[in-house]
Amino acid sequence: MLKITRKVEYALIALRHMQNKDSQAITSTKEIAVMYDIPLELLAKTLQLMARGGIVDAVHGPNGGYKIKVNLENINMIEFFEKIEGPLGLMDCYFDSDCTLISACNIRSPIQKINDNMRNMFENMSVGEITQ
Amino acid sequence: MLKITRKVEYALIALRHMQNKDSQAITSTKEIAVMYDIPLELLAKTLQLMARGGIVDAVHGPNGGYKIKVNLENINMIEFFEKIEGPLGLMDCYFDSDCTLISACNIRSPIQKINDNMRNMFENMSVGEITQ
DNA sequence: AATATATCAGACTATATTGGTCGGATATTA
DNA sequence: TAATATCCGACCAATATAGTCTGATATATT
Ligand code: FES
Ligand code: FES
Repeated sequence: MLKITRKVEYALIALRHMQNKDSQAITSTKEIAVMYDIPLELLAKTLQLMARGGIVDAVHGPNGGYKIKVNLENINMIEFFEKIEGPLGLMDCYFDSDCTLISACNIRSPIQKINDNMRNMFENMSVGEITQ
Repeated sequence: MLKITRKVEYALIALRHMQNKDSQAITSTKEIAVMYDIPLELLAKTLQLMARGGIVDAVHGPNGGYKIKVNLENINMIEFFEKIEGPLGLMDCYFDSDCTLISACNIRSPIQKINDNMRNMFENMSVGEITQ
């Protein structure tokens, strides 16, 4: 529990890699996959998610690839996580409320407290701060 | 990702329930399972983990059950999580280091930063603070 | 125009983790 | 001795994550 996924990890690896190059340099999926020994297809999907989320720009065709689009200091970890993994919460009860416990549950608001603290922490943490 | 498990949730429900009773009152697994509609066997295992971890005291035999043993203000969420779920970390790389990426990995220390922040947050949060 | 190479997209399978069940042992009260 | 509770581990089921495959679209080079 409280684990990060491989997809998020691969995304961070890719960003950190690109950050160490000229800001206009283009990096292909294969370059990263080979260098860090990551499954190419999975990394590809991750980069596509970041492209869709506006974090990187995609360049099609031969010699294509990706480059960082935004200032990574201006994007916080919650935004980042959610672009890649969707809604973030300690429990599912906060998204779909078909939780069978919900009627009797005595810890819904207590867990909300933990959740708020966690979100708060990640909101005050920028991607750039991590990858630099 | 970054989810809490049912076991942890059931543990919190149980503690919160017991906290609202006389400190010497004994609460059986069944009482909690019925009231909150939780699978009895699973809740039982959770309470056993807490007993083993010294959070609650077990009373065997008929009319037996559990009661809270320690001051919940004096136990932080990391201790609590780890008693129930074992070692806590964003990735497995920090426990067993047979991670295939480890040689080339460029984000081991960055992720360590996130990890430290998260641990720090949970260390400064007591169980009592949550359940009260 | 044809070809090669890259992103894009979704369906699919494999694996790992979590959630829940079952059977039986041990302790204790009545 | 019978009833009821914790204890313990093996087991199965459900879900989530990780990874694969197939094919489409875009673009640079020949
Ligand atoms: S667990 Fe779903 S509401 Fe408390
Ligand atoms: S992922 Fe295991 S070390 Fe970076």
